[in-house]
Amino acid sequence: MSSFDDSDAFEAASAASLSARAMAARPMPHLDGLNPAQREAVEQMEGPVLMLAGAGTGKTKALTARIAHLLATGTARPNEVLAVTFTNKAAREMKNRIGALMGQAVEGMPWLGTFHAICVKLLRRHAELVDLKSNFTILDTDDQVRLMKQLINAAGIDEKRWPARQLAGIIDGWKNRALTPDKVPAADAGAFNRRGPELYAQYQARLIELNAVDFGDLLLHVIRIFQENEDLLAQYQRWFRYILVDEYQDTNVAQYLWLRLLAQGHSNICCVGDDDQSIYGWRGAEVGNILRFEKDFPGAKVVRLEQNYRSTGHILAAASGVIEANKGRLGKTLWTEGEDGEKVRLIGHWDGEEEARWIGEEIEAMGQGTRGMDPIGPNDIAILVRASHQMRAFEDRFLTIGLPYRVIGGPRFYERMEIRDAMAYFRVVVSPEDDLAFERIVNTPKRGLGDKAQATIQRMARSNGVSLLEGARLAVEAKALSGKGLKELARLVDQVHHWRALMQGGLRQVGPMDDLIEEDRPAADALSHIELAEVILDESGYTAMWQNDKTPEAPGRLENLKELVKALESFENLQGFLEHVSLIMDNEQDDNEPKVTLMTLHAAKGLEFPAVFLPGWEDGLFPSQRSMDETGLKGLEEERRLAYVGITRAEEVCTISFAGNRRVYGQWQSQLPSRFIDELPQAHVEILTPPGLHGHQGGMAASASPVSGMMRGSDLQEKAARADVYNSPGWKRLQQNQGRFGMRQPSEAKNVTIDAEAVSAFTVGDRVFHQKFGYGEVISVEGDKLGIAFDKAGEKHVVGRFVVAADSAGDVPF
DNA sequence: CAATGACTTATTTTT
DNA sequence: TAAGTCATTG
Repeated sequence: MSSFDDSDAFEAASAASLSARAMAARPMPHLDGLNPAQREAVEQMEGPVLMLAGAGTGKTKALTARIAHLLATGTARPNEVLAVTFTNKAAREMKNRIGALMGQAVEGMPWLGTFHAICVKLLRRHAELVDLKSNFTILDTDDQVRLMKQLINAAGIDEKRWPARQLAGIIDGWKNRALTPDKVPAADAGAFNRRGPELYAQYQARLIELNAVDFGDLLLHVIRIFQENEDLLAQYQRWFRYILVDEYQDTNVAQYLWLRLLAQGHSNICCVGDDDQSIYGWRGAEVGNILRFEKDFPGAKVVRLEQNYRSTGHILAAASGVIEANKGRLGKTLWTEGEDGEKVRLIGHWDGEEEARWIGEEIEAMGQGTRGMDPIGPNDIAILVRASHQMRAFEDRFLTIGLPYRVIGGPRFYERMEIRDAMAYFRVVVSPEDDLAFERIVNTPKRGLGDKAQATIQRMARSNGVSLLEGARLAVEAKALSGKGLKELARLVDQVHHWRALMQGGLRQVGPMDDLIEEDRPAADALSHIELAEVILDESGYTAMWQNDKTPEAPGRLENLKELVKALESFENLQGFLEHVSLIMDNEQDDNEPKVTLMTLHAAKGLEFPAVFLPGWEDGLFPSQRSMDETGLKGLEEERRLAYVGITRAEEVCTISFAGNRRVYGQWQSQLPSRFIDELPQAHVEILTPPGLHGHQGGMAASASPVSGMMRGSDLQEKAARADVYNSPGWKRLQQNQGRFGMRQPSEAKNVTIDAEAVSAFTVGDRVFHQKFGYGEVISVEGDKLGIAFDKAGEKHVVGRFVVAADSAGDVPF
């Protein structure tokens, strides 16, 4: 947890009066360099404020300046400001920036943190009000799922048909909407084979038994505490005199309720966000919260930050053009005093590999500096994809050409198996009643304690109403297991006890284990928690398990374990470490070598790069078909916001691309350019045609790059394919229709692709040739899509521009 | 208990 | 396609 502690401050609280803290007549450097809108948002300290901050408009600057202002004017003391963020990263950055503004003069702000971290703090103080003990453990998704699995099996439900993951998702959804088991609406009663609500109730009961909470509970328990204890709520309302919320568009119902409870009364709440960047609806975020702000908080002052300091004029205009197609926006107009810069670049490719190859070459060219532009190095370049599987093509390509890259996202350090195993050991030692942790380690490494042995332990524990560890001890005592298992289990139980003794060192407190296990070993003197961790991993045989493992990933896992132990250094004890880890799952690595960044659009929110590539702009992929199927227009609009987020990450160069063919689940599919491409305002877009096309063999694209020599054997075929796509009617149409891109009405622009019928070069009965599927006969024509019965590949639907008349196929040189 | 093969499924992710 | 899960084998 944070190093700041305020526990005394709270009680000493409200006595200090505001008037006593007169406005300080000192200079206020934090106001320097704010534009008028930012300044307004900073100086309007009383009452509700909605700061609508477009991409790159200096939101964090204004937010931190506002906090600095509250403090510098003596309006609030550091511990009276409640400032909530979503990520630890954002919280950290705010802390740093406030520190810089105030010149270290301010001691820490105890209530600046994520929703979850702040809730943990509150919940530890008042745990007993919701039948928890203040040392409750926080379960992560994995623990949740395992627990639910047990409940599902116990309920006699076929876990095949009704997977625990799904139930976890459903319950998570309810918690996002602040629905406790008794409040699940009738409309949702059918969830999970009609057993959802019942299992939800069981799950909650089980969590209380385990003295555990999941992430959703952190919010919900605190809400319940506030609702059921008026005095306490009133106390906190008085205490948190000024509330600030970052990324308000990402709040869910529970977070909204939580904020509303605390802001009641003074209404000094400042929410910062951008409805156009709401991209987390699928995990419970409610754009409605930000759209409704003025209704929720009457008299709210709305401040728009519209001056953009990040991107060039063309990039901003392109992004604005796209987002305009969304309905029900609060509306902002981004502008810049900067240069127009280069237009947003648009380019089509034959397939995904070609796209990756071109981007690789383009990045190399950027490193040299192209068209009079300053060189842009790998560190300043990002590739933003819709779904992580798209990264693969780039990784493959970059590996072959030796372009250094880094992938952001993916499985985090603390989610890796070996880390979770190690931490389960720590958990059992720190809290012997942590059954989930015990289950995880009881047979890891293998101790010959299989299902049968574990069932025995379960039985022992349940019938005596004790934890699994204690149940295990009883099982040993009763000799309920056979030879080897018995010996191993006895050893494990003994070891846990031993580790606990080491942890408690000379100052042994009376803990649950002390009554239960006879101690014949003298307690060692204060062993550092780092040494203790090493001892645990060593004596348990866990390290040895990986040392003996011959799989290629074993060394990496041992490396990770070392890193884990190293990470312990910044904590005072194991408890503190576990607390930290359960809330903070990030793992930023130091990295000196310049690398291109590969990440999803979601992960890119809040970041910026001089050059950004946005590949895969194809209908179905982006916007994602699934998103549209599941939530219709709502989903499409969220996808469009994602497009907006993507474009606005770029400072100087933004390159959008699409491929005509892509392999989807192993099947080749022809792809339509994304409808978002039609929405790009033409005046701000330049259509790129890579050199080396139209049959100019050995074109510059290939030879200009030092990489070309490494092109695969299918070089010729590739060039043919490229020539094909740019000669195709579809591509020509795209170029001809450039002029229509700028249409104010997106619907009109959309006709571009819809009225393709007139352009379609084929009719039923034509013999055609397709690059991947070979020869075939057209059996249907629907707009731009052709139904084709291929001689070899069967019936397919293909976009017209990717086939050529069969008689002209001879022109293709292979 | 490990290895093998059938089978299935296929965004976005933080805490 | 390809990664992951699951059940069956040896």
